[in-house]
This record gives sequence, C-alpha cells and structure tokens, in this order.
Amino acid sequence: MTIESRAGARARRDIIDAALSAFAQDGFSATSVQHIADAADTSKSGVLYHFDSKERMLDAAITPALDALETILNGLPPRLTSAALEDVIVAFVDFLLAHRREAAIVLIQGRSLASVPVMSRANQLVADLAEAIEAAAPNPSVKLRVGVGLAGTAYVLATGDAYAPDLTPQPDDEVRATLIGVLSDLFARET
Amino acid sequence: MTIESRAGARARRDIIDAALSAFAQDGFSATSVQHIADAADTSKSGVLYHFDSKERMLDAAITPALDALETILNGLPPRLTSAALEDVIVAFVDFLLAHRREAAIVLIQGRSLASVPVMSRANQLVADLAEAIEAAAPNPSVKLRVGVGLAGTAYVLATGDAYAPDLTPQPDDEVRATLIGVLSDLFARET
DNA sequence: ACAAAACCTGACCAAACGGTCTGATACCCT
DNA sequence: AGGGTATCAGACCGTTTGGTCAGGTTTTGT
Repeated sequence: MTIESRAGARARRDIIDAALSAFAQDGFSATSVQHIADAADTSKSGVLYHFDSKERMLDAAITPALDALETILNGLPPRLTSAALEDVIVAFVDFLLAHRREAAIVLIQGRSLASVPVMSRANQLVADLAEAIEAAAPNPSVKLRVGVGLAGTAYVLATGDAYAPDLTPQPDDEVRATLIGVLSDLFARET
Repeated sequence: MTIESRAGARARRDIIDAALSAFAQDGFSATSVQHIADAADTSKSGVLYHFDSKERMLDAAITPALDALETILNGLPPRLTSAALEDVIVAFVDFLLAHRREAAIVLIQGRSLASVPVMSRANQLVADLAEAIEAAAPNPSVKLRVGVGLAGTAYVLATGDAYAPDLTPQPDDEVRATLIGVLSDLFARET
C-alpha cells in the first residue's frame, strides 16, 4: 500500500487545499507551516509527515495545474492560425477559471520563488505560452496589447476582485465569455 | 536641523531605493533588513536608525507614489465624461511608468499586506481609482473589460516583462502610446 | 575650538521559523 | 488476535528574523 492510500488521502488533500489557499493569499514565505497545519486541522508534524518540506508542499500543490497547462501547450500547432488561436484563448481562460489559486501563486510569486524548481518550471511554461501566443502577433505593438490582455485576464481571475470589485459576483459563464471576447478583440484590432 | 539634513539624506535615499527594489522583486516578508543593509552598503543598525521598523521602511518607500496617485484622484471630476476619461487613462499610465516598483509592490502584495496601514491606504486608493473609471462603463461587461485593461497594464509595467519578454526593450514612448491605446479601445468597444 | 546632535557599528536578545526525533495511537492484513 | 505500518502529536534543536542597546565616530552650529 502506497502513501496515497485511501484512508490517509483526506488529510493529505486537506493540507494541500489549505496550503494552496494560504500561499495564494498570504504568499509562500509569509505562510508558516504551523498556519497551514491549523487551517488543515492538524499539527505541524502531521503536515511535515506528508510533505518533507515546505517547498515540496508548494510542489505538490501546483504541479497538477502545471501539468494541465503543459497539456495545453503540447496541443498547440507549430504555427498558430487565427482559428487555432481562438481555441488557445478559450483553453487558457478555462485553465485560469479552473486553477485560480495556482495561477495567483505563479503570477504573483513566480519571480521571487524562481529558485524553487517547481516555480522555475511554472515560469518556463508561462513564458512558452506567452511566446506561442505572441508569435501570432504581427508587430510589437500588438504583442504588447496581447501581453496586457493575458496578464490582465490572469490577474483579474487569479486575484478575484482587487481591481474590479463589482464583477466577481457575475456567473462564471458570463465572465468567461467576456474574457474570451477581450482577448480576441485585442488580437483583431490593428493600431 | 531635522533628520532630513543634507549630509544624511543620501544614505536615507539609498536605503529607500534598495528597499523599494527588494520589496518589489522578492516581496516584503522575504526581504530581510540585513539584505537591504547590504544593498545600501550599510549595516542593519544603520538601516534601523533611519527607519524604526521594517514596516515604516515600506511606508516611507511607497508613500510618495501614493500621494501622487491621490493627487490624480482628487483631480477627477465627479462624473467622468469620455474626454476626461482619456485624461485619466493617460495620467494613470504615466503614473505607472513613473512608479513601477511601487506599483509592483501594491499590485502584488496589496492583499497579503493589507494589515499594514500604508498598504491599506494603497488598496483604498486603487479601489477608488478603479471605481471612478469603471463608473463610466455602461455595463458589467465593459467593467470587466476595463478591469482587465487596468490590471494588465499595471502588471505589464510593474513586472517588466514576465508575460511579454520581448517588449520591454521598446522605448517608453512607444509603450506609453500603445498602453493608452489599449485602455481607450477597451472602453470604446461594445460587446 | 568645542559641545551637541546626527550617524553608524557590533554585540546582543527574544521570538518565530523550518525541520528532526521519540513515542503514542489508529489502522490494515493475515 | 496480533504484528506491522501508516499517521499523527509534543518536545526539541539550530538558524534566522526584527529589533534593542551601549558605545564610538563624524558632522554641524556657534
């Protein structure tokens, strides 16, 4: 029986869940193992039994999301047509909707935690995605527009409502449609 | 003679400068006073002589930028016409260009440091600005578009090039014009 | 020139941190 | 039923942290 046994899996998931929320809200270095333990209703030792170190907790917490992002990347055609571009935009927005906390962590702490292996991987994936999408842009100005769109979309979804307090109560479907529209427009428009 | 005397002012400015860069790059809680001291070529005690605590350093570092933002806010007419809106957008972009590091700190750590008074003020200012601009939006969908634009603009300028590595070498003038264009478009477009 | 204020250093401290270790409890398989 | 293992809790440890303090040096005002 592996460490992923059925009975012990719940505590493990609770810990990851608590860590994910804490890392996204308070930041990695500002989050103590004790705090995670409290949130997961266990002890510090209990946490460190499942994950050898704090860094490994971060690894376990965001790796699934990174795998999902990598899957999107691997599905990209070598050269993006504008029809394929639409698909990528949709996939990216859906990815953000599904992994808000992980996205917030990478978006906000990707640079400062670059020395952590899993974060290095995350940064690479983000750079690859941005490069792939921006490669379809005809000139630097459109690249910048797209950069703003991608970053803004990620930020709004990841942080929830810091810059737009009134909009999060909207159903996700509407938000999704609007965000896809924004990104598409930013591409289509010529300056 | 006050503490702002001429001879001592340089060390003080060096410290603030080092703190600003460190807080923006590595985060407040991940930055040690010792690190700031090293970067400012002084000792930990030297730093803590000029600023009683780490929090007060943060305060001193970003307060000037917050004052500038507040000035922009106070200049807003009670109801934004579309011409006035353009002015606000320009002022905001210029503000971001002038205070990238401070913007990065607020943007990225505004939530997690909300308990620090100066950060609470920063969050309030940002919320006020967003509210003023979004109040000019005709419907929730445009609000979301504007939210994406504001956040994206701030993020791209603050973090430099995380999501658009190729564009920062551009001269600021071009970046400025493009960003103003993006924000204006996001407003003008109806979904 | 000289006293006072400003400035800086090194030693020091209590608290909090991530992580280890020992042992107790719960669970599983045969 | 019972041995083995997974799962935790509490005490503990070395390190690092923000911050204090006493003392020395430089600068300033007169």
